[in-house]
Amino acid sequence: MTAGTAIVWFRRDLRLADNPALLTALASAERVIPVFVDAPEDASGWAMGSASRWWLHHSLAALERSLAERGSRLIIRRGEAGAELRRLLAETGARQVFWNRLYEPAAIARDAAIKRLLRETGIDVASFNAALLYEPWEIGRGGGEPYRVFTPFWKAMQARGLEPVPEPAPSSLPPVPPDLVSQPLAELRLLPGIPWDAGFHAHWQAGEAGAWARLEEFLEADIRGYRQRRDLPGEPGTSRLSPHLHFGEISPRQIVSAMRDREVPAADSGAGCYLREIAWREFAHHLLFHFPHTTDAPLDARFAQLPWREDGADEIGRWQRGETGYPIVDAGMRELWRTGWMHNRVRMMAASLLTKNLLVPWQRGARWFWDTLVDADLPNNSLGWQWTAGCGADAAPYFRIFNPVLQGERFDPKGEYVRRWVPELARVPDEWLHRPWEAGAERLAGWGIRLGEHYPRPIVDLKLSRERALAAFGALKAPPASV
DNA sequence: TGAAATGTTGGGGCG
DNA sequence: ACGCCCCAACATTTC
Repeated sequence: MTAGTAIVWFRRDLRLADNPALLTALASAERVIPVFVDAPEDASGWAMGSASRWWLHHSLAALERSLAERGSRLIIRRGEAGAELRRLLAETGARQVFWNRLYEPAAIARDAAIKRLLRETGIDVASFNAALLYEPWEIGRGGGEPYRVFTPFWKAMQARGLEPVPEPAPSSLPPVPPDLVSQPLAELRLLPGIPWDAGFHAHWQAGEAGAWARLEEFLEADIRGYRQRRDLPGEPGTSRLSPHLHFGEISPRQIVSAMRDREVPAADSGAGCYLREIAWREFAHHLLFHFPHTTDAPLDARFAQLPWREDGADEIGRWQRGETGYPIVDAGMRELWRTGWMHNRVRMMAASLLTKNLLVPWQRGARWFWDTLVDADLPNNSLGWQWTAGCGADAAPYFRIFNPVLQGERFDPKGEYVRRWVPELARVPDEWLHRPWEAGAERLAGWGIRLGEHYPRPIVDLKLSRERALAAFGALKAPPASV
């Protein structure tokens, strides 16, 4: 049946291809109204951060363009989502609303309430999976128990088989009534007031076309050496698809399908390795769905008792600015500030320094990443920080503490990454680059550096802080008997 | 997806 | 030739 009007409520599915809500609307209604609603306040405490809003602005601009190219128009509104949808239903006479699901606890609660409310007024509402290979509730242990360890989750996922068939984008769309009011994108004020995003444009192309360009480049050039090169922050070995995935400009179904077309993802190939990373994203969604408190509290409750150092405001500031005195960590934190992104290997090092060597609560680090990452994603961010802090699912054991000197020497041996983001160390030779304080004042002076003036002294003694962390973590009560 | 401490082995220098 | 020591290289254990 194709009569009447349907609303497609876009959220973080900012694409036209493989978009089940859009396709369903096109199949079931004559008129289709694409809508985005910006909620001014988010009561969950996890309102979108500044870097993500920058991305959202440009992704929405791209969506506006591609809708316009196909004869449609994006209707932008501002306000509480349920109220705005009801207003739009009244204005358009639509009787159907379709959207693709979000999985954050607050979004689930909001969407469920909206769905109930709309259905009570006789509106036809349906939601779809556009963001995941499998719904978080589709993979589970025998009795439906959620997984807490990645490997069995990954095996269960593979046992289900991965045969996605993404849908192509519609080539044309029905027009939107010209009198239907849309708020100009600029009025959402998504871009930052202070232009700290100046360097972002050189690194990113938000939107569906940008996502595909990135995927093509990754599959053409980078995926073959992915297994080895993904750990080297100085080289372009990673996919850099995370922000595109977060905003749904491309779906994991599409990625897996595109990989299938080019290379068989054997377990030891680059594609197999990358598929595993996609599965980590699924695992993060699975965990947050089943343990919704883990955005703010440790999954393993014992870790709340740890003697976290809440008073380290000065140290947090130095960490945020990339002035810890550990070159690889500082490089990462500055890359984050300048580009809205940080290489994953360096995220682990930076997180380990903050949570283990400095004993700053992982939630503080998670907040900073949340505000500064263009790919800030609540499931991934929560899992990542709890993994590093040792309090989450499949977490790193408490004694796994990264040494930023050794990690730097192993993964940035030629110092390309450090010299790119910490230019004041550019003249320090490889031998001393990751441990400049050991070179001695005389040598440092020869490279134009006085420690504490041109580059900071180490924020904390690695050996002592490691021992302090081992003592603190080791003093926690033994874990509860395993299931 | 760790690092440090401790243990083992084997070759070379030397008396 | 032999035992002894040293120590690098690697393996194992511990945190």
